[in-house]
Amino acid sequence: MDQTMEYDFRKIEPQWQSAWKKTGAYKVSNDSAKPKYYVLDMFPYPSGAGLHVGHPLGYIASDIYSRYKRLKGFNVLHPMGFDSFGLPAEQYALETGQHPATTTEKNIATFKSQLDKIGFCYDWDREVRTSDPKFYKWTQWIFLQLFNSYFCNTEKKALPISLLIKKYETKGAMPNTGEPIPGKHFTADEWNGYRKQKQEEILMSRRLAFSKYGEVNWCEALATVLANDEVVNGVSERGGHPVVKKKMRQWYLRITSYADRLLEGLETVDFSDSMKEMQRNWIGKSEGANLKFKIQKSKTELEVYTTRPDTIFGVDFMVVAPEHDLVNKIRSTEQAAAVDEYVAYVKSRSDVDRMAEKKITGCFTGAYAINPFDGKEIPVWISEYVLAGYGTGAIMAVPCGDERDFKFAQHFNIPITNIIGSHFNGEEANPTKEAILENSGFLNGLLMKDAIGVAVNKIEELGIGKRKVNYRMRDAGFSRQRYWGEPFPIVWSDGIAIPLDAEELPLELPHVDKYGPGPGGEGPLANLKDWTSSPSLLHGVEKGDGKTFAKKEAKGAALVPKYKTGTPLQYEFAKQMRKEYTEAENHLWQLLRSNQLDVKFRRQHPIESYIVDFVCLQSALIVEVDGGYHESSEQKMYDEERSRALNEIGFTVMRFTNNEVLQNTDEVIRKIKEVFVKSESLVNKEDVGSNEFSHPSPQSGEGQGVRETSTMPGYAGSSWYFLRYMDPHNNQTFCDRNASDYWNQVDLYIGGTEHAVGHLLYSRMWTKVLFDLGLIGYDEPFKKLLNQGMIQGSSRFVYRLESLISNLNDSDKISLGQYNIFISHNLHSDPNLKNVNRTEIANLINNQIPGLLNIATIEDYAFSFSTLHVDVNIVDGIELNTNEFKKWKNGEYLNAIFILENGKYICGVETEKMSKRYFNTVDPVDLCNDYGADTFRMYEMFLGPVEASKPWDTKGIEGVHRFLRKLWRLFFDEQKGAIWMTPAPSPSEREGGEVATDAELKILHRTIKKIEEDTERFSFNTAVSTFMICVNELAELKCHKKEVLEKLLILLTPYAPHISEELWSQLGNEGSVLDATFPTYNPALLVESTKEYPVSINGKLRTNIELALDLEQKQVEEIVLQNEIVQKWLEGRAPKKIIFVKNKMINVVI
RNA sequence: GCCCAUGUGGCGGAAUUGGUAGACGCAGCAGACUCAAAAUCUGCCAUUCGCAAGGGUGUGAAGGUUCGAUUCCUUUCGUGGGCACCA
Repeated sequence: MDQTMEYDFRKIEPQWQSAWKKTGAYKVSNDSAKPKYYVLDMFPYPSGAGLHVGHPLGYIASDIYSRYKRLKGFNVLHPMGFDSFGLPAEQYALETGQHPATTTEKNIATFKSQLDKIGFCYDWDREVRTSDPKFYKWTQWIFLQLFNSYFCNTEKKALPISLLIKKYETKGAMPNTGEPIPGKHFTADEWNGYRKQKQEEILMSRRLAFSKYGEVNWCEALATVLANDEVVNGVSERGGHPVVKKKMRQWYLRITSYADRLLEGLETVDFSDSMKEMQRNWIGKSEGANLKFKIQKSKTELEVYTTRPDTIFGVDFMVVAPEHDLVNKIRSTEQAAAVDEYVAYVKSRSDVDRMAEKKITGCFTGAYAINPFDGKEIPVWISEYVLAGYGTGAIMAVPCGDERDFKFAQHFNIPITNIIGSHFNGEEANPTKEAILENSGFLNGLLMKDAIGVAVNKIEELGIGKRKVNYRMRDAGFSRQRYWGEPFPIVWSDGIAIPLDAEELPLELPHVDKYGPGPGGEGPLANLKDWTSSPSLLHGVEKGDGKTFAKKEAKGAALVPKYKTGTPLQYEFAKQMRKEYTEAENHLWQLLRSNQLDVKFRRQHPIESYIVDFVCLQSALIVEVDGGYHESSEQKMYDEERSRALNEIGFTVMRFTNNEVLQNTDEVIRKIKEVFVKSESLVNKEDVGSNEFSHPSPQSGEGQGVRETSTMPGYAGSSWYFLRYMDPHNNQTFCDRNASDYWNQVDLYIGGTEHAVGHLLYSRMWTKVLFDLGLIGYDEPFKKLLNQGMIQGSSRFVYRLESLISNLNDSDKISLGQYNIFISHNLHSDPNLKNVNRTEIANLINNQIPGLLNIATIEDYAFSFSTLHVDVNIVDGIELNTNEFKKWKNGEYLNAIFILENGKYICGVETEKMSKRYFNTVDPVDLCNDYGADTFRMYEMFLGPVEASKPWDTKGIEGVHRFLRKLWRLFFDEQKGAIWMTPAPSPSEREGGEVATDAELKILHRTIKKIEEDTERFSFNTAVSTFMICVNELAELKCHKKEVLEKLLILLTPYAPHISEELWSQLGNEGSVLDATFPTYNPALLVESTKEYPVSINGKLRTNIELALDLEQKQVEEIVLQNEIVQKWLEGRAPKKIIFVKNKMINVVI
């Protein structure tokens, strides 16, 4: 490189950037004798807006740490890539018609050029993009692993589903043998006798990636499904249209199975406390008991979940969720009407209503539960504050201990039992666990904390309940009705999800021309009929003359307008099933065929993707017989899903057990008749169902093989991307086991807190699954997590005079907005000078536009301003560049008139989120152009701790830039225009010229020590200030010695790589400073023999005394008491005590 | 409402284990160099009393522990974030 006199970063930085590129300085090998270190940034979503100064904060921190580790002798992996699937690109496509692939490509190019400008040490050969088929091939592949795995509850880990099938086939699912489905048992024979759909249903309920009906946010006006963050306060973010919950078939990840391991894993990782806390809260583990209460005059029992069984004697009422099944069973005849009315009311309430007004509502059911311990009768209520989805959907209410229960009791005048004596004041509930129990039977006199265990034991002993752990976390929704995401490698046939073979991956995202939603809320892919049901998707299904067959069978469906028939394959199934009927089925079939009902029933008839037991098409009534329906919650779930789906197409579904059919025949027929009458009237109303399923779709099962049309969510790719960097080009596997064993966990992960519960939990879960399946060797992805804070924008404001409003007459208003008169901040805002200002300002305005204002009457008018954001880039500090302002926004303010203060236009200042719409974004590339990447990097670090949020202030960057120039001058004599270190030193001297003095060496080694410590603990801001102190001190000593400065350059390399590399080469070194060795400090040089001790009298600092460090207490006391100032404060008295802490301080207590 | 952070000059922040509060930088003020500007350099810069020497006060507020508290404890207020009828 040429010798340069001045610090010319504009020349140096591009030169070194291209030199590094040419030599492959940042290429990383998977094969190295050095210890490995993996530093990872949360990869960005490549938005169209490009980077602003807030984004690179974490990248700079990780870059510094990577370079530091490299100098320390590690083989460092520090990759970068793009999370390039996602909604914004799709929205943009909707608006402009540009394909997301095109815009994404463009945005990534912008991002990369910005990142390169800042001089990061990425190995771009390892770049990953989640939207690249070569990448998402493996996202799909891992999805299939999840699909083909289940969580074994005994081994607490994922196992291949094939093992579960084998178990079912050989042992069935019986209690205490193998893998019973909770609450549902079947023998091997039963399993083997199940029809395929039923088997698949059961398997689906165990798969780690599974599909079921779930609620989505449905916006009728936009005819689309919305993501949670597109819904704000119950209306769509765009357009403000109402959003309702709608059931649709959705994919989920069974993350709840991993709840405990996700909690336990937190103990082994180095995340901040708040981050761990957030994850714990999200998982929401609570330990308590399920407890059964008998219902008076009834055989039914009400099961509640409670974390406080110790309060059992304080139960004054029960509350059941309005949706609870038991509600209809237990309500008394007198209360029936009121209950129905209340249930209807709750149904009518949307989430918006519930959030907007949290009022206390409820209804007495007329039923009483019996307290199992004292036999007390407890009224059973229903209320919307009890959620059907949590616990058992019912609670025991203890008003003296629970705020909500208390308010409820108060509102409905339910008497309150006090079991905590003086801890309860009758004014509000007290949830303490510290009280001694009273009025509590066998628990009397116990501390509540201790009583919990006693109560649970008793409950278990009596067999009326048992310990139970609940989680707040739900399974993670994994499908999105969107285009720009990974397609699911799934084909639906006859209601069964069939995975693609691994060889068929990647299933590439097809090209679409329209990005609008598909029919019925499905994603845009549903519009591509050729893609969703191409002939290649037959999957071995026999081709039949499906069309004519379906047409013929559909005749009877005339009264069910929106009904579609099944596929030929289904008819085959159905035919088969008609031969394998049970006794109960046969019995009912005989009854239904008899003319008792006067309608025609069919049996084993395919409807959509189901084959129903009995159906009357004319009245849209389905009757199903099941061995033990609703006996278990699992079974209940299948049945409900099935019923729900059939309901959606307009059918009413009734279910009976074998026993009911066989033993209670009359009742069954009566019930069928009853519903039959109702359903007839429904059909006549013509609004049955909808035409959602009138096209080939996974929901309908029509056709012989239909692709899943939803796509995976944004977090799919990001759940495993850190593995792909290790082996980015492998086409045989997602990541070779050798590579993942070598790089192992991410040692340092840097990113924002916004991903605390999303991305971080999902990627932790995926890692655990991959670990369980033996595909990787560790089950936590990130060893240490560092959260970077947000950089806030510092907005600037100008104040435009909009109007004058008469103080005497409101309607007398003079509009002035069109003149674009801008008034400097302090003139507009100083309330005390308002009167003075008015005339003054009016005069100033009249100077510009003569005669605009009438000075004589100006005092009678109030000024009204509007506050406008102005682009911070045309403001110097707080002073507006008025010429730039006139040009801003294509000359919108070309005619602007400025009313200045002291010749300047001063802007208002406020800290806000950094965002384009506030015009407060600062482009890092601009700063790199003006000050250089090294200055920019160091300034971002100097701003404050990485973890902290802080406002951006461009002004301060000057200080860091001055520091680098000052450093430069240690190397170059600007007077002579030459490097200080030349000519070469004589052989007798140490390399690089003069021998460094002790003082110089002390400065250097102190710096080495501090930089190492600060870098290790990610205290980059103090490291920068250490560099400044070092350079200030060396400059003061006029130290230009190679011996000292060369070491300093190595220290500086992670922070300011360009200038370090340049000066390193100027000093005549061969090779790159990137490969230098981090110097070790010599403690011997830092040893001091004396110290300036601070001497306090009664804790207040009074003087300093320099003392030798090896002095003992006694000697010190003597010297201190001799001291003039100490004597003055003693005023002749003897000190009570002298505290001496070696190398710290002295305190004289009087 | 609950949980977690956090509060220090005009501003960003420092003080690593309870031991000299305000490092480093920005802004500001005064000066040197210069015809001038830029650049650079020097000095001042928490607040208050004082000519000074020196003293008082001071880390959101109020208490406490301690020889000594920005740091630990209790109460309380403000700010930021997360969760939000989860029994």
